[in-house]
Amino acid sequence: MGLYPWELNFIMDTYTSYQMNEETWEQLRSVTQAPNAPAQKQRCQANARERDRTQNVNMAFNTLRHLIPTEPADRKLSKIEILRLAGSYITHLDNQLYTGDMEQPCLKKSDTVYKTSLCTFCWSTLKKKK
DNA sequence: TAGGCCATCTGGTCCT
DNA sequence: AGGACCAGATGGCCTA
Repeated sequence: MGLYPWELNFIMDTYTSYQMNEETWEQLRSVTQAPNAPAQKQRCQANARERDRTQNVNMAFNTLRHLIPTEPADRKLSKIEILRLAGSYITHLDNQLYTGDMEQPCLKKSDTVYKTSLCTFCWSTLKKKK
């Protein structure tokens, strides 16, 4: 296994927080030369782009997360929970907009269709009022 | 300790 | 050709 300078730079960019000492860097530099350079360079660049893209997705998730009211407000939500709750919250707001009554709890259809139940967000609002 | 969640790497596909 | 997007694989961390 060998490392090229750009790979070394990449490692330095990514892992500077690990506080590697000079000796460790010298060991890394000593293995710097490997075959198939262009392909490896392209792969490293693609990996970096993918990391950026993933970070962008995470930023979007964070933005969306802050729009969803929870109790407590800073409750940790997984990505799938964020998506599901966001959908529920949109439905909740849509119901309130439709009825025009912000005080009136909205109802959601349950799985069985025949039954209706209190919407999650109305439920938490009612709990807070008690 | 198992299961859930996540970040990262990787290769494939599609688009410009 | 190069970049964006996506899904699968993998390994680490955390919690019940």
